[in-house]
Formats: sequence, structure tokens, C-alpha cells
Amino acid sequence: MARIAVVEDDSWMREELMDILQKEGFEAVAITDFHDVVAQMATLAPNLVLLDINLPGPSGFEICKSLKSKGIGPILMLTSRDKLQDELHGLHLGADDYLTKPCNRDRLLARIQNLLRRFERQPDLIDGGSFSLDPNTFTLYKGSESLLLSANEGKILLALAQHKPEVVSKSTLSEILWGTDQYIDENALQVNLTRLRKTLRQLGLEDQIETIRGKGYRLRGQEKP
Amino acid sequence: MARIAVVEDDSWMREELMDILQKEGFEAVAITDFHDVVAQMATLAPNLVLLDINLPGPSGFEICKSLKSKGIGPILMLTSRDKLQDELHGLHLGADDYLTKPCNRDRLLARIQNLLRRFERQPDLIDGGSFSLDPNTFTLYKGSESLLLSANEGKILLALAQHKPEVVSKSTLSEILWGTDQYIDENALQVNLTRLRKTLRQLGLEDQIETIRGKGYRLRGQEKP
DNA sequence: AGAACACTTACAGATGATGTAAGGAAAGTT
DNA sequence: AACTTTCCTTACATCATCTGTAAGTGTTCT
Repeated sequence: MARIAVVEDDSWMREELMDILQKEGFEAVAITDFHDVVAQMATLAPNLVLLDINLPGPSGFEICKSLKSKGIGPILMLTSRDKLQDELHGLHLGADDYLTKPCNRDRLLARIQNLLRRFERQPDLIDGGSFSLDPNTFTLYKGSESLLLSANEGKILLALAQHKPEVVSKSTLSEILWGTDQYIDENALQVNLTRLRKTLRQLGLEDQIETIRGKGYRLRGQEKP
Repeated sequence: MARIAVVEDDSWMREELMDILQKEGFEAVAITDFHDVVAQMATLAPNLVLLDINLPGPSGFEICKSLKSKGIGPILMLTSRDKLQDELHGLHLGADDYLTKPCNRDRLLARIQNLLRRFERQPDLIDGGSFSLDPNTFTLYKGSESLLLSANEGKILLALAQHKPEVVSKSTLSEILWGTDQYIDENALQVNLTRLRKTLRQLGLEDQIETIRGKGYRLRGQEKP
């Protein structure tokens, strides 16, 4: 779960925020020492910073600026002053989003979720040699074409690509598909293999999956010059 | 479609690459003047750079370094020297991926597609007030919960969120759902609306959609303090 | 009260995912 | 060569989901 740093001096407001975040399953960390926020953040490595503007000592704007210069973010600015001027100023200094207090719980969470997703590192595609595969959506890419695999096809192909160049045993695949290697439904696995092969053929990917008789399957290497 | 800059001195190889890329639907641009590659790139704004290491004049490594320093990328390095040393060197200077010549057409395309997706700007979620919506997958987020909408539900909610705070007429929604505003299937639209409302309720999002009698629908504002 | 509009629910067809079953092909064994 | 084991393919049935149709109910306006 994401870690969120809460930089807010008003203790009531801070507790309120922490409460909302923790109930939502976030790992919320309160920052109450405003002297060296940047250094604290560096070790904390939060996934998101909730930053109040009105702080004793350095203003939120300054902190925002220095956090951004260190590549720390995303930053969601909190302020009770709902003047457009401030908003522009804040965004200009690098805040990624902006929220005025008091704010609705749902609205706060929606903004946070939004920012987290926007800054979430896009998971790398799995490189299968002559194709690539999005491990989350099971979308198969070859050149500029793409195809959405069914769940079973995706699981099998992902397993093969991740284990490449080793052979993946039937019991392993069985476990991946049905969560058990005790009872191997060889037939069902076989049928799903056939389906996957047919789907691969639709993208011009012939002969990707090599059968190792008695051992299992593996992705065919494409490396030979 | 993505624009790809091909920086390669060997004319045969360059034509080959251009051919592959163009047949795949990419907008391929050949760079043959190696003096001021960075400046050319800046105006070209390619989505990806195919960069050969062995260039007359400045080495591919140097170009790679300066391109990266300008934030231009992703860069896919091409080389005929398949020594690990070079690879490490190249990646260290900022190349995002690395390919040895000669290379398989499919492998080249897979790598390109991979890089393009990795560096693709993640589309922002649509902010619906107390929820957010991924306009591509029609995934609905509220706090840390999420829900996958059906196509029709997604289209309607997206339209409402994008037009917010304006009212979206039934004929507009009809056009969005079925590509025509000539014949409004009011009943079907109504049913889909009901389904969407029920789905929203599953996430605790009550009363999001406001009916403007005789005009259409709109997202209810959440701004009142 | 009546009419127009909005909402809900139940039903059915279409589609897609997936397991079952049966038969055929290929490879290894005797 | 005949047999056995393993693998592949196809057809079918089931199940879930999506979505439009239809009918009935509720709400608002005049």
C-alpha cells in the first residue's frame, strides 16, 4: 500500500487526515518537524506528499519547490485560502494537485488515488522475444498490433515468458491456473495451451511454445543469429 | 501513430529499418546529418530514437548522453558489436534499451513497442468529484477501491464527467452509445442509466447523477462547503 | 385527473470463457 | 510392426456477463 506523508501543523486537522488515510489502508506518516522536511522525505520515500501551505517557519510553497527539485512527489497541496492566486502559485511551483480545506473525505481520497495512479510507475511489459505482454491486463503486443488474452491464456503465457528460457512443468502451470498442483487436469491445461497457440497465431506468432515431451513447455528462443 | 527517428549511417541498414517501421505504420524519419542531432530532435520531437553506435563523427554514446540530458527519449541503441561491455556502457549513458545487429524484425518491433508503452504518458484519470475514472479501461476508483464498469456504463459516466458541470442531453448520450442521435432509444438509455447508478451505489457513490427533466443528465457537484 | 417523463424490474438473446469428452496424431517401446 | 504413452485438436455444454426489449410503477407538470 502507498505511503503518504502528511505535512500539516494544525494538530486537529492532521489527526483527521491521518485517520481518514489509515482507515483507507494507506500508510500515513505525520511530519511535525518542519525544519528539514526535504531530508526527512528523502529517507521516508513517500508515494505521495500531502502538504499544507500555512506552516510555521518555511511556507508550504518553499517546501514544495525544494521537494520537487529533489524529484520527490507527487505533491497534493492543501490550503484553507481558496484564492485562485494561491492555486496558480502552488501549481506553478510544482504541486501536482491542489485542494482547498475544508474538504470532503471522498474528494480527498479521489484526488489522492488519482495522483498515485498518475505517478505510479508503469509496469514494464514482459519481453517474450518477438512479442511483449502486459502482465496486468494480459494484453499481447506484436509490432503495432495488440490483442487481449483471456485470463487463462494470459497466465500461461506470462508464466512461460517469466521462466524463459527454462521449461515450465505442467504441475507449475496447473498451480498457476487452478492453485493446485496436486491434481493436474492435464486435459484442461492442454486445451488452454491449444487456445493460446491459436491466439498467438492470430498475431502471426507461430511456434512460440515448444513442448518438451514429458517435462512441460517453454518459449522458443529467437536468439539464434 | 508514433514518430521514430532513425539515426544510422549505413544506408542499407537505414533503408531496411525505415521499411520495417513504415510498413508497421510508424512515422519513420531518417537522420543523416550527425552534426547537430540534438537540435534536429528538438524540433522533430520523436516518440522514440533508434540510435546506432557506430556513427561517423560523434559516437552514438555521446549523442545518447546529450539527448538524454535534454530529456529526449526513449532511446533504443543499435549496435553490431555484441559485447557486454558496450551494452553496459550504453545503458549507463542513458539508453533505455539495447539491441544487437543483425536483429530479427519481430524482435525489433517488440522492443520498440515495449519502449513506447513504457514511456507513454499515462493518461490522466478523469476527476469526477468524489471518484475518478480511467477513460481507457473504464475502471472506476473511489478511495482505494476500484470497479470495472461495463462498456455502456463507462461511456455514459465518462461523458458526464467530461462535460461536467454541463447537462448532457439524451441525444448526445445516444450518439455516444450507439453512434446515432437520429433514433433515440430512450428506453435502453434509461436502463443503462439505472445500471450505472446501481453500480455507483456499490462503491458508496449515491446520487451522483442528476436528472434534468426534459434536458438530460449531469454529474452532481460536490463543491458546496 | 391526465399526460408526459422518469425509474425499476424481469426476461431473453448474444457473446465469450472455460471445462468435458472423444478421437486422432506423433513419438517412444517392445 | 504393434502397442503404449503422450500430445494435439475439435465439438459440445455450461456458466457468467452484457445488453436490449417489454412491461409496470413512480414522479412531475399543467
